Amino acid sequence: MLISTRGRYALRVLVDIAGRQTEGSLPLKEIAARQGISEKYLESIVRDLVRGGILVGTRGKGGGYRLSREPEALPVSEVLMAAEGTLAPISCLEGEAAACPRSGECPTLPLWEGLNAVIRDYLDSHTLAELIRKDI
Amino acid sequence: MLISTRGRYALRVLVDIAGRQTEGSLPLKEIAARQGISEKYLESIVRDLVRGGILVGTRGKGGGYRLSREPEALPVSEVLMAAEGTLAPISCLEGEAAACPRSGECPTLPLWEGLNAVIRDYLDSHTLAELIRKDI
DNA sequence: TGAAATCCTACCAAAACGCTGGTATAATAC
DNA sequence: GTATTATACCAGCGTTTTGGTAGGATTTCA
Repeated sequence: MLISTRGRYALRVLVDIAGRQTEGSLPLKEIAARQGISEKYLESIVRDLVRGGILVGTRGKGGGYRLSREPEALPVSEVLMAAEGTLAPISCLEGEAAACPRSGECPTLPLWEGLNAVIRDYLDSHTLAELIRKDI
Repeated sequence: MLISTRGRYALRVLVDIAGRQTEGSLPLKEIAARQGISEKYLESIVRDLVRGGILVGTRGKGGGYRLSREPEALPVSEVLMAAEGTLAPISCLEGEAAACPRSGECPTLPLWEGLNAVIRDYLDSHTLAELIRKDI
């Protein structure tokens, strides 16, 4: 499963926030209720989005979360990277240095690199803006 | 991780066998030794390839495994499906009936369907034949 | 009969996944 | 300054998946 609930929830939350951008910061409690997601679990996901520079969190009364930039400038790949940690379809392609000792002679490595590329290209080419409709 | 060790090992085994097709059936013991993979673990993976109609296993002395058809006719997607069970990048896309109660209104579902399609297209369009070189 | 090999079932440890609880900290309102 | 609202942080927990092991049953050939 390339994308777990973390990535899925992250995107749904961002669509939710993007559709209500004019309202300023939105408290997590409301987002979680609308999306039917556990508040505590969502908290840990949203924290990653803040750390990834995708959301801005403001504390205290009247606080909440808002987008750090326009949805047009937010590729889906960036969101999923922040939420999931990696988008590599296979562990061989995760770290910087290829850990696998057979990488030099592995006949299947080019296949995986190609797969990685098509996934990246696809997710890079779609932005949050495209996902916004008048959805709940 | 879309592709686990099961899928990776499965492909490596098939490349190994395909490069030695002329030798008839190859015993698992030799394949596992060449590939540096646990014999017992590989056994369970290879069994799935037999059940999937990709390999033919013959028992008894002089037995082993051989390809059920030419490498040109064996798309990578079929191999990975047999070894992994599914190639869906996200659980929403697994079963026949979409289990998610929000599927009708989910703003992100089309994105996932598109992702699924590019992955399938890529893996459908490559065959085992392309992976065979004079590799170990 | 015996050796070589695939088949089959069960089990197990470690990691990842999905989730919960408690506490600290910051900002606003009174 | 205190109460309220809200994010930030951290630790743990039950379940499932992953990766692997163990042992035996069955088939085939010599």
